[in-house]
Amino acid sequence: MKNTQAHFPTIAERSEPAEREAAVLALWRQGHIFEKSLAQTKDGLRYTFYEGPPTANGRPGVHHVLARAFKDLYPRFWTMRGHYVERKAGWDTHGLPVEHEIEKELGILDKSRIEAEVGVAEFTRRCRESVYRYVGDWNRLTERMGYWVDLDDAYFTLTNSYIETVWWLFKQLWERGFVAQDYKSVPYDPRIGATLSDHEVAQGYREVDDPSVFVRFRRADDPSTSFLAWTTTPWTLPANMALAVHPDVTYCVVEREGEKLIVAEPLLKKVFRDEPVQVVDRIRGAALAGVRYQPLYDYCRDAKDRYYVIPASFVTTEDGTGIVHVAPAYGPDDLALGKSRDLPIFYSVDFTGHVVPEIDIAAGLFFKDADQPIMVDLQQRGLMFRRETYRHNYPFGWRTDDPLLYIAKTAWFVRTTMRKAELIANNDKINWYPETIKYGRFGNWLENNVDWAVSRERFWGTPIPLWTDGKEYVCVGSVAELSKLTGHDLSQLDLHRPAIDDVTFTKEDRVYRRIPEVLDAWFDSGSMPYAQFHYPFENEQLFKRSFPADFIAEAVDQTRGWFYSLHAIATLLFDSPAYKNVICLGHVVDARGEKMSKSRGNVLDPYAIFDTLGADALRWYFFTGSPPGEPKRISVELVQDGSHKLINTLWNTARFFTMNANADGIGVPADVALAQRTDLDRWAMSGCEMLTAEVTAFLERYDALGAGRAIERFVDDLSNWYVRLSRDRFWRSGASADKQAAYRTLYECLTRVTLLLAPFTPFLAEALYQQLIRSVDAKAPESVHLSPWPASHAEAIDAGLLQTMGVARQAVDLGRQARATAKIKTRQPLALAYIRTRTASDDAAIERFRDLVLEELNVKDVRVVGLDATFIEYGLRPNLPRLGPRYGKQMAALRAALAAADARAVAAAVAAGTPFDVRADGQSFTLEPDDVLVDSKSAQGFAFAEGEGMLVALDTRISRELLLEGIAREVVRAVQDARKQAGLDVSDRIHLRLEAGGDTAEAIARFQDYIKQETLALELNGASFTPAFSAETDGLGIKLSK
RNA sequence: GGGCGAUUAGCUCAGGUGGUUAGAGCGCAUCCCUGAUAAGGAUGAGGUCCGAGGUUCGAGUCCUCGAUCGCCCA
Repeated sequence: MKNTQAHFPTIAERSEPAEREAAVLALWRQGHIFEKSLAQTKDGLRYTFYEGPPTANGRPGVHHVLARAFKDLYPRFWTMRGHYVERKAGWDTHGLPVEHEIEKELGILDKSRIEAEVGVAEFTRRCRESVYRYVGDWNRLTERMGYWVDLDDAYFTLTNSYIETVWWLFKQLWERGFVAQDYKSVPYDPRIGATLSDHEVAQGYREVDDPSVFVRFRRADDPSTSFLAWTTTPWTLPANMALAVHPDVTYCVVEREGEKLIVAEPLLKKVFRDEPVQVVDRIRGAALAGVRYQPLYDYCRDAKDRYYVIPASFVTTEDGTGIVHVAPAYGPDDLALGKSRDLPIFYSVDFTGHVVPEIDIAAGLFFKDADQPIMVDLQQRGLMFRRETYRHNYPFGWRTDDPLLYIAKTAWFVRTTMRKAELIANNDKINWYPETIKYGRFGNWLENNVDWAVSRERFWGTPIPLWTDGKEYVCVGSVAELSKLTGHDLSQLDLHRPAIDDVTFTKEDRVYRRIPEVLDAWFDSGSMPYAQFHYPFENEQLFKRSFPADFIAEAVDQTRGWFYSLHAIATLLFDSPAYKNVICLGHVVDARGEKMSKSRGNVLDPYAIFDTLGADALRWYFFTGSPPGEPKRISVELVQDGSHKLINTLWNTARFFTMNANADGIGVPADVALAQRTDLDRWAMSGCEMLTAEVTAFLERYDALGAGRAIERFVDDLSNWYVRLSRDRFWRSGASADKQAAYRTLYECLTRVTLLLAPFTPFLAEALYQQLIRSVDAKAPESVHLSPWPASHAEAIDAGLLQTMGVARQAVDLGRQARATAKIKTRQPLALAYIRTRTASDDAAIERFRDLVLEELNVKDVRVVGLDATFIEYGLRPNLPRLGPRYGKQMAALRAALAAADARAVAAAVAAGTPFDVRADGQSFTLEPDDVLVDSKSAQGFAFAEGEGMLVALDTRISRELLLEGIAREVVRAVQDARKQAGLDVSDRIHLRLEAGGDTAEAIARFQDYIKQETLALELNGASFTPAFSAETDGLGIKLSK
């Protein structure tokens, strides 16, 4: 039987992921497989993927592997389906994170000091250089995890060509009237003159005591009545322009010590404490709209209307008086209200943080120091109702430790609100995964759309292409245009600051200089569909073929980042969504569900997994561990648990196949018509074809989880049912049609799974492909990733067979359960099993797989018994989906009637298919057979088990014959164990001597042919030989040699 | 403070349109199997399905309120 020629390479006993993946990477690299996969699909339909550019401003972590795994999966899938999937890498290179890195290096955090001591030229030079610092790490990670993306042709947002497209886009917005200058309230550190990012602000919150003042604003028409307003920032009072009330809150007019005060009703207690108050009137906030008051101060020279009450929903009744003092030059709510009412923006404090000279009572003081003189002034004028301190969280500059100033600064906006309806309409056309983001987080964001503030007062970014003479603005949309304006060829100019700031031109005798701001880096990333191709200056066709994207994937924090910036630019300028399908991934957290951060020390290095479990394991865990939108808990243990089942089972199954195929000396097993195969073979093939259809459909709707779980189920079935039941077919000596069918079936299933896994676990799939396909077929594609995606053959799916096998498996499971209950080993043969099923088709299923059930249960006979079997007791349950709608409230009575009924009689009626009556409490019900479920309850004197309506009972009487057969099987097992210990090959023939007494001796004599056959013994207790190995267990002596 | 999501076994997660005995994997215990063997299988323990109301003959599932956690935004 043994054939020394191995057709398949030996598959290692243990799966060694790191080695395997290194070998596969070498194969891909040397064979230029990625490039070939693109070349061979060049003429196919296009499937477009956009790479959301990561900031290459730090080492990549395990959370980057998550997004990149999904970014790899779908392009690989569509490539195998013959589509052309261009994958251009990209890097986000501008913005605050890059600047901060350099500031830290320099040890200078102050913007003006950077300008004075370092210079913008040196600063931006260092920014540019730092961006490339980590690209090597990123490239290494990208390759190691098997993410196929074209790193050599990556786009960088800092290149002149990229910037030029961004300029072009900006000019399109400008010309269509979307760009406007307006105020924006920003957190500002006046000491260093810097606007802080949200992230910086979040770092600087501290609990402090601030003044808490209640101030009278006298009604203009009745100075004896005052609005009582509350603030913790008295220094803003000279800039007061209005008072805000909540339109739906009731306000009380309280009479007290000869004056009347207006306070929100829910806050009366807080304001007046235990003091008895006399409420003389109640007014809804909305009714106070427009009521005028006498200003505390009137420094503002603006002519615009002011000093009246405005209803606003941001007013709360948590603290204070329910009446909010509004200074539009400062806080965000104040500014928004001021804008909507066209109130004057009056600065009582300048951008160095000092009170302006006009405010004589506090002129020149640092803003926080102005609280005191203003409070004293109000006190003296009788306008201060109460003054105390208030402990709350307030942000401080993380560099200067000074309190931050929220102040309205002019900024450039893109008026996205002008196209709000279109933004929402285009979102309708996008498929979101998970779906809830569409009208949830993202949809809400669009519904509450505000104009996009795109300017930043920074150094390192795409310079805003606006030049001004102080009055007029010129928007420049290309380098050529700028060259023309200046009269110089600027095609070699670096478009960054400071070089670009030196470019000025004269128009109608006026000198135009660029405005100092750069663009929000989100504008850069949102420009990538166009700028990555330098559209419209180049690649017009390429752009048009690639827009919008079929697919993008990023983490959920991008809803207001990249997902939005792509959407906004595409909608405003191209009246289209920028992407059709988007996977929105949850964040990676540690094993306890906590966010990973350096300070917590719970960051997981991806190489800790790559080097032990492999990239496939991590990928598989990300795809199948939990739904994509959920937070991903991760640790080495979790990844191990989540991936080892699939990878090991498949590996072992492939190893089983090649070991046996090589021993039999067969290569690729020749095809065998399905009709010529066994039911078990056809069952496996049905499952295989079904799996192919399912995985294809799941991936088409971006459900990697569904696809992955289907693959896991199939691999488990293949290994633990198909292979286990077919083992002796592979081991039978000689060639036979049956053996060939088994080999063919297993081979087809293994190779199919290999192909289906290619997008998920590209290394494992490649390794198996090389071993199972490529090694024996030189004409096969060079790589699994150059192979076509398998078609599903619906005609090979026998759904009935799948169902039938399910019934047989259930019978076997129950039989084993019964054996366990009776404590009878599976090796001990039994005479008889009774099986009771619920339906005739289940009875037929048992009959069809009779041999299989006999074998698996190790019984000599199986009897399918009807509903009249005397050893069975019955139970009845209502079939609720049928009876519930029909009987409604009578269900309780019906249940009672069923409980009281003679179950055996009902069972007989059901078996006969005739209607029957049940009754209780004087109510009678006539039921059809399908209206009840008959359960088998027990089987006296038998070992039994039951579940889901099926019952298996074993006759536990062991005859002498059965006993001896059981012993013979024990003997065989002992000999096999000895063979193995002796280091014999699976196919070695042996001389065997067995020494035993009693029952064992009798069993050996009685079953000697069986023992010889199973242990490949040429002779048993025959001519003497020199034993190479001997062993003694349980009174059985074994001696053997080759 | 607002929005979104989550909460099911010790852990990680499944549980179309309401329906019968709520499942899987891992871990644990017990047992089985033993030429895929550093694998494999079975059984068991372990669940107030976060809580409280409501709709319904019937709620893990639908509605309301609340709790806790996470994310995003103020």
